[in-house]
This record gives sequence, C-alpha cells and structure tokens, in this order.
Amino acid sequence: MKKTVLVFSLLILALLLLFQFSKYTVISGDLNIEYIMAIIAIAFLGIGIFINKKTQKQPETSNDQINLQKVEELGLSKREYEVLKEVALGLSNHEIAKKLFVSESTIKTHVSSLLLKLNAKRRTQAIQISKDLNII
Amino acid sequence: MKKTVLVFSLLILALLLLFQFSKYTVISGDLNIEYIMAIIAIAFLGIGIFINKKTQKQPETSNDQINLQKVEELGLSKREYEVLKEVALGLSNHEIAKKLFVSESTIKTHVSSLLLKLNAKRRTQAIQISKDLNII
DNA sequence: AAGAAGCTCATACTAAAGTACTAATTTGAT
DNA sequence: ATCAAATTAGTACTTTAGTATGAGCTTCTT
Repeated sequence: MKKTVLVFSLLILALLLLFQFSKYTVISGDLNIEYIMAIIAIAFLGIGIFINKKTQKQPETSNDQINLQKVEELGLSKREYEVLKEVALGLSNHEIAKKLFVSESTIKTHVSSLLLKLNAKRRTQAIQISKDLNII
Repeated sequence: MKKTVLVFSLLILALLLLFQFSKYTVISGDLNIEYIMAIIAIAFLGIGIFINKKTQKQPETSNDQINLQKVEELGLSKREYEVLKEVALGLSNHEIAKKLFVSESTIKTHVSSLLLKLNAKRRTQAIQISKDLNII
C-alpha cells in the first residue's frame, strides 16, 4: 500500500515535469510535437507494463511459495506439519509411521489433531485446504 | 501470434491517427497540449497494462492447464474422471454420491477402477499422481 | 523447580474406504 | 441390429482411517 502511494506520487511528478518540458520545447521549437508524443507514449507504455507486473507478481509468488507463517497461525506443531506433508504425498498412516520411525498410532494421533486444526473431516480435505493456504 | 500482429497493427494505426489529430488541434488551437499529453499518457498506460496482462497469462495457463489427452491415455472414462475431481476436492464417497445423484456403491466402483488405472493404492495417492500428470 | 506443550504409544472403538464379485441398463459405434 | 464399453447398483468382506481417552516422557519457559 505504501509502495503504491509512492509510485503514483512519482508518476504524477513525472507527468508534471513532462508537461513543463514539452511546453518549453514546443514553444522554443527544439523538438516537434510528434517526438514528444512518441516519448510519452513509450514511457507510459513502459509504466503500464511495470505497474501490471508488480500487481500480478503478488499472486504468483504467494502461489508458489509455502506460507510457513500460516502454519504457525494454525497452531500446527513441527511434527504435525511433517506428517501433513507425508499425507499429501499420498502415503498411508502405516507408511508414514515407517518413514518417520514411529508407531502407526502416533501417526493417527498426529493426523487427528492436524485435521482438527485445519478444520478438515478427512485427510483428502486436509490436502485440499493445505493447498489453498499454500502450506504444502 | 496472429493476435499479436493485429494488436500491434491497430496500435500503430491509433498512434498515427492521434498524431494527425493532435497536430490539427494544436495548430487550430481547439485543445491545448496538456490535454493531448494526458490522453496519450492514460491511453498508453492502459495499453501497457493490457499487453502485459496478455503476455503474462500465457505461462500461467500453460502451467495450470489440465492435460485432457493424458486422461484418455490412462483410459479414464468420463464418469471416472468426474469422480476423481471430486475426490481431489476432498469429498467422501457419500458426499460425491449425493452430488452426482448416484449411490455410494457406484462411487466406490468408480473409485476402485480409477485407482487401478492411475496405479494408486489410495485416493490420496491418486490425488498426488493426478496432480503430477496435470489432469486435475 | 513446576507447568505447559509436544511427542510418543496403547486400547477400543466407529466410520470410511477399498476389493471382489455379479448383474441389469444404457450408450455408442460398426 | 449387434457387440463392446460404460454406468449403475448391490452384497459381502477386508483394510484404512479417524475418534476418544489415558498415560509416560522430553523439552522449553517462567
């Protein structure tokens, strides 16, 4: 938000400067009007592209990046988060247990509390929710 | 590609028309130069944003695009594919049955054959595999 | 040191998920 | 019209998944 204000302020400033410059050069006859128009057109084309890139980058990066802050917000413990990632990989409780060198009942405990925290009824729903929250 | 050429052709045409228009109005004194500049600036700002949006949509869609050809390669029927998408949404067999107006046993049949075709042991694994193959 | 939180594990359940058939219709293509 | 594939649905069964509860142990904080 602060950046947006700054960018627009600079934009308005540039516009005003350009006006003054163009008025001066047209009157003094140093440049003809076509050049000034072309410069303005190109400049604002670039500014348009730049602004759009900035606004479009936000969803892009937030889509690919895993949001570890969200994990904390949800109150997921380190182990629960670890189990969640294995669940999302399509492993069964038994397979996860073997992989993490613990018993299956331990995994069940983790999964149960993880489902509660994610507000999911099933592990498949937990996967979907986690994907939406960008935590996996 | 054809669209790009068309867009740029129209862009150049618009530019030329604008030049002629501006030259006329400035000389005739109907409008002062600031207005024309402002119009050009806003127009090209919009064009810049528009172009950028078009070019940035390409990688987005190509990354997310679902590979329907792969679905056929796997031998998934229309209904099986439909069920798969619901499974990936995190729904239970019972919920899918209600949503598609069929019995739960029908969904079970679909899921079973779908798992076979995807070479998955569980529905969670099917989700993972489907995601890798870009079919959901 | 005491308490809270996290990790572990067990038992005993209930509830889903998944398999293996069989079978009746329906649909689509030759 | 006929044959193959698809959709539907059922029964009976096994396997996972998930819940509830209690409990021992470790780690970190106050």
